[in-house]
Amino acid sequence: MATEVTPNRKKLVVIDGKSVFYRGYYAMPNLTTKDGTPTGGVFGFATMALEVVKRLKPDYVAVAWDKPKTNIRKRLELYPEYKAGRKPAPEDFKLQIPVLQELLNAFGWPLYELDDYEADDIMGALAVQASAKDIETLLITSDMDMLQLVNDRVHVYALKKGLSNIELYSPASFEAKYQIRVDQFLDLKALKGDSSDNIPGVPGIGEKGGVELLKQFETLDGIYENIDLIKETTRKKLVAGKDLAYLSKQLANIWTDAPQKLDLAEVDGTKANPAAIQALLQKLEFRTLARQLPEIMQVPADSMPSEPGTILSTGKTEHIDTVAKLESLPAGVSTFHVHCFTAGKHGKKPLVLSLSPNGNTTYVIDFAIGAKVIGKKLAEVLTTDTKLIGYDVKNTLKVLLELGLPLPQVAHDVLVGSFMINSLRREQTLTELAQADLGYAGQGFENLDPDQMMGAQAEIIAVIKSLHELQAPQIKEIPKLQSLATDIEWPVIPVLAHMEHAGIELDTEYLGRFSEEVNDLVSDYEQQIYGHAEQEFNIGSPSQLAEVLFEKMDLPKQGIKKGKTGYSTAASELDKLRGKHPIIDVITQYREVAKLKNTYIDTLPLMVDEQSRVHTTFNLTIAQTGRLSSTDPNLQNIPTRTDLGRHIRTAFVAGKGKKLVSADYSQFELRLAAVLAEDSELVEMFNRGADIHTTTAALIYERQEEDVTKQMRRAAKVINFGILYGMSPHGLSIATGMTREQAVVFIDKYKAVRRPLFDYMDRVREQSRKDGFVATLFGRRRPMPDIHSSNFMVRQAAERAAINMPIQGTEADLMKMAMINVDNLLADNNPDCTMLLQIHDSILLECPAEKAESIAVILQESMQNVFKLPVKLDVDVTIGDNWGEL
DNA sequence: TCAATCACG
DNA sequence: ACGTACGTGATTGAG
Repeated sequence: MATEVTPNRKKLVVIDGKSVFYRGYYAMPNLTTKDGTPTGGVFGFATMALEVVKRLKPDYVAVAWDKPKTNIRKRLELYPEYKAGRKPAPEDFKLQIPVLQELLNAFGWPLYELDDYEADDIMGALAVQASAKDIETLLITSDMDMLQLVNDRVHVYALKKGLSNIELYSPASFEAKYQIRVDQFLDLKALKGDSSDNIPGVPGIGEKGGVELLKQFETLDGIYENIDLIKETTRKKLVAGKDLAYLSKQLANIWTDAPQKLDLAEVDGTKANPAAIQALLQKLEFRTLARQLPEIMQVPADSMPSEPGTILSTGKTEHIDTVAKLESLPAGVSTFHVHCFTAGKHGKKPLVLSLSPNGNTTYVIDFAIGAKVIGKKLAEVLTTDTKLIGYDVKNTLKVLLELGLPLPQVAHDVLVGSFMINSLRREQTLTELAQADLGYAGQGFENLDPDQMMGAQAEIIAVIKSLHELQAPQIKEIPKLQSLATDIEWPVIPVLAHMEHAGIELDTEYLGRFSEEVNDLVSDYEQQIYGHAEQEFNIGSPSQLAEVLFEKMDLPKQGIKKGKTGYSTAASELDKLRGKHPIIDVITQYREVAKLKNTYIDTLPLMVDEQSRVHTTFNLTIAQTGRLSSTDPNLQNIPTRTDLGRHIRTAFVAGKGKKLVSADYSQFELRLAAVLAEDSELVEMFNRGADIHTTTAALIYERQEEDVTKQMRRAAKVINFGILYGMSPHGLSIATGMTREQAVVFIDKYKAVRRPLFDYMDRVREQSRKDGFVATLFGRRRPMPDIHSSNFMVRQAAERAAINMPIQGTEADLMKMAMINVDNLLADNNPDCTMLLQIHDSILLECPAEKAESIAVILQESMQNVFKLPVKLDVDVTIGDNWGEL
């Protein structure tokens, strides 16, 4: 299937000037030059302008501008309330207009404004004229109304979060997002209205209802022609709102007949004056932009992609939709590009699996022909030595596990690869990666119906192949990243696939009984609270609770934190009221019980499969430190800290004839901190097996270890952990109950004792400022843009995060290595033992009861020796019938 | 959709 | 002067 080829058209960019300007104005309300001239709006515009030049490289540029008041006569005649409630532009906004004009002059971009027409209409008129001349138009706006102008020659770039972030809205991406065609957008607007422009729409119909109606009846007219087919409630609303609907349609319609001539000489975008721009940027004190300018004004033509219409060669597609065609699958292929779609989670209900031996031919296997026969054939095609390249390969691996196949190797995962190269990307869907990195402009890959899935396979494989080709050299180039990928990230993927696929057994009957018990507790607490408050209210609503406590009951609110919505009722704040009123303790207990019930006791049983097992999903590309995260359900935050909570762990049980074995690294983070900081004394303390908290307390309080009290040990423990996060005296005093002054002294003492640790923290801070990123022992990086923030608080937070990342991240790297080793050992000699969960510093396995002891020894041995470090790693292993016993 | 709260390491 | 410990995910209420 040939992807459409965009001819080499000239490009016209039309900017909705005011909407860009407003965005900057509100994003940076306090931005001024030294002499106090407000510059926020101009800054927003300049930032975006440079982004446009850099990314879109337009041949022509124009700026459309809304004239105040008079510009909407045609619409006001229809509906006097149109745009009612808009406040006039503030004074410091108007002040910036002449400056903007200066900037536009430097760029050589004309500003068009007309009486009786809004910027939208001017943009529409220019787009139509450009299309007639076979020029491609790129409209830049935050106004989604512009989408109605989109076609194959007119594209909308929408302003996203931030000032320089613009995102392409092609018809395909629009359809993927909104589920309707662009040409239906105006009708949608007629139905749902728009509160920002005071367009009424049909009362009672919102975005969701509107989309549903249009999907069914295509157009607004279609809806009213078939009004009898619509169910009563909706029909009534539609009938009552018919006039408003058609009025709204007129209001939202963009006229393309505005008398603005497209004069190609006038909009020529190549006549910018870089020197003048540079001078102006410096005058306005936009130092960062001024620094970027030289690079931007002379970028090589092919450096930045992400233009619409980039061509991907998709090659041939072989549809395998009969059993006989399975024979065409080539055997003996060493590396496949792969992708799959499933209807269920964890490899359940596979729909389609694509294999491409070289990227040129894509074999698309339709699971309608039967999973069994496919599995049989795949067993010949995929061996344990075969290598796979894909997007989120773990998903594909789970399909193979579901078919009962041994797993092949992972050669590259473009999802994980993208995260390793830049962990800060906001969206990680395949479509987003393709758009941002390849300039792909086709339809999205995430919301496809079964037919579209089949058709999209070759394109998806082409995208995966291109992303791989893009990422591979980047991974090679960044120090250590290649080994991080081949030794840790790729091999841990099959391990996780096995774990997710296995799941863990849940005793749902036990939880059912538990739920009833807890129910009684909850209602008991509720009644007590209502009694104390002398009224019934929703205890779960922080705003209602605050109202009751601080207004009705008049409890003291000094020292209580205030949020955006009022006084906080968080546990730490309620703690300050303890003893003031008996209701506080009951609320605390109610909270604990209600939380456990709603989050775990009542919801986990709903998530089990036919074998009563729950399957989590481990995510490799969320946590900025490189840790795993767990979702659906999150099995990394099952309670353990309270008695009640621990009962929930009891519900996680070993299968019949099996045992659970857990292995956890003790004081993992502090040991790693000792290594990274090269604190030889701390390393030595660990290596001689000292009780680290007691020893620390002895040093700080200058006593013999046997004279250290429980209090002292507790304080030392708090700081041993807290220090790795950058704990302040204030935080320490809260955590230990000592006064702030005592905390200051305590930290100073600790500093003196653990000098190397603090030197290390300084080094990381400095290095992160220099590099803009921090890294783990194994080279995993975390970009730290906020380290240069001009906001003190933001900068400090970034420093704490920077200090913590190498420690937490190295822990995560080592844990993954240990899991890979353990998995290999088990696969070779104990295939009936299964790793089930990882909780950051511990793993949980299930194995036949008679093997538990020997497995525990293997585990301990393997994990302690995962990597040669100066510090000895210590692993505790325990065996039990359920998780609560461990 | 966001903020608040609280579960874990 | 200002706020105050890193990294996550799920549930709930409210606009």
